[in-house]
Amino acid sequence: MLYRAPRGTADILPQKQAHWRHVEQVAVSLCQGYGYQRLDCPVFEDTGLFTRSVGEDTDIVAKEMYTFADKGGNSLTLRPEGTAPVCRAYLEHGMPNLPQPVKLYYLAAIYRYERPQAGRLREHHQFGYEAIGDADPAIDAEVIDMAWQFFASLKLSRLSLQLNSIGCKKCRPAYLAVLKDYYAGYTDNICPECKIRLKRNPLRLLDCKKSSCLQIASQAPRSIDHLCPECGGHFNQLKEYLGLLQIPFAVNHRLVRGLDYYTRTVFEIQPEGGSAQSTIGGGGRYDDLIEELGGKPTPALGFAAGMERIILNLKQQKIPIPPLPQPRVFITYTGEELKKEALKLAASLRKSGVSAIEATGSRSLKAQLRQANSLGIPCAVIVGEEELKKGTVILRDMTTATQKPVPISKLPKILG
RNA sequence: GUGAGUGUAGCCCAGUGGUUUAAGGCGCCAGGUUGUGGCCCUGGAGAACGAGGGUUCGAAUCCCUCCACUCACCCCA
Repeated sequence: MLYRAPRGTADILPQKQAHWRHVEQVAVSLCQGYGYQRLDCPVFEDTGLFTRSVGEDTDIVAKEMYTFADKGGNSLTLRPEGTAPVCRAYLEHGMPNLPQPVKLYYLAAIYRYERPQAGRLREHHQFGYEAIGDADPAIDAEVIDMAWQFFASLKLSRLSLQLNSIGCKKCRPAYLAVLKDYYAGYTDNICPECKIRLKRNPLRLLDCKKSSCLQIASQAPRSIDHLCPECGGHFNQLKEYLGLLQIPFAVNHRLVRGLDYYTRTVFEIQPEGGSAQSTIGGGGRYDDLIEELGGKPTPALGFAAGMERIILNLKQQKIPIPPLPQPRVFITYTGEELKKEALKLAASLRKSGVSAIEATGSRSLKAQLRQANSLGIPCAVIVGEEELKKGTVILRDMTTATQKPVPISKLPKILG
């Protein structure tokens, strides 16, 4: 073998397609139900779009991007997340002039250069959606409700919704100062990474999983205690709305998310008892991002879920998946000459809307039927010499092993 | 980027007291009399034992390097 799929990528084989199509179909009908329209963006974008929006100091930008120069010398990057391209398209196509909020969804491949591991790939796929142009906490509630309903429709159970508010550019600096003050008393006790975080990205101190840091983090000042009145009101209303919608949530003071653009509401959905990297979906508000990308100040929020992780959980929870449609009829023949009749019959059946496969090669009838059986096709047609003289073929029901001669002209009707 | 484990046919794997046809199961193909599947029986194809190098008379089995996969850390979906 000369080549294999690149590290961290995976072929989605035919036997896995039922899961994929099912999750996609649930996602698409969910979006229709909430008034979201599909947007497909390019796989690569100007590198600046991501460095500017995601943040220079995030892991994604610092070490995980697939960045390359094209032949014109432009620096392009395979998208490492889905929100920034949607915002770019929102601005590029004048969507600020549409009635707000603009609601968009996507199903897209995402690229991050990481060490592959359970539930983590270099190329993975996300289903995500964004509501742009609305600051009302009611839209936060709707976005979270939609995520919750998505997993409910997939029949996934034992999920937990973690919620937090990390404030806005007005109140966060004061909170970060308090947080730094607190950690200043522990500089000798925190791990080396946290020492870097303290300088670069203090919010991230809160989600260090090292046991020593964990304890310090759990006692740390909480962002929700330092919200400005507007952010505090927003968060309180959101919680009220979620209660109204009967969505169970847990406020997690250490939930901060890894991208810089988040403001106010952040949330994550994880399987109960899952490990740190088992999050299947997450999102939040990003009220400054559109402005950062050159638009007018525009509040917005969104959510994204990992397809591979969803499917992993569907399998773990042994949730039955609807099978994909397959051909109804397998057409066999009893001799080389009759192959021509089989070929014509298959073509005419398809024209009348009956999906059909015909046997090929010069295999015995036994082998042909064996093939029909192993493909799981419910009906077999046998084109035989004797029957053909009378204008009939044998129709065999593979599930009951019964068969009878049927006029060829009536086949489409019987099978249709 | 760091750490640990693994690497034998399409899949699951036996075989490491060194040597000569590398075993089995699943799957695949063909037969089990004349035009018929699923069970059973028989037979067949399919592996230079991840790659390269080394030690040796001789290595899938020992040593080195590389690669890939898996898992964990970091971080995320």
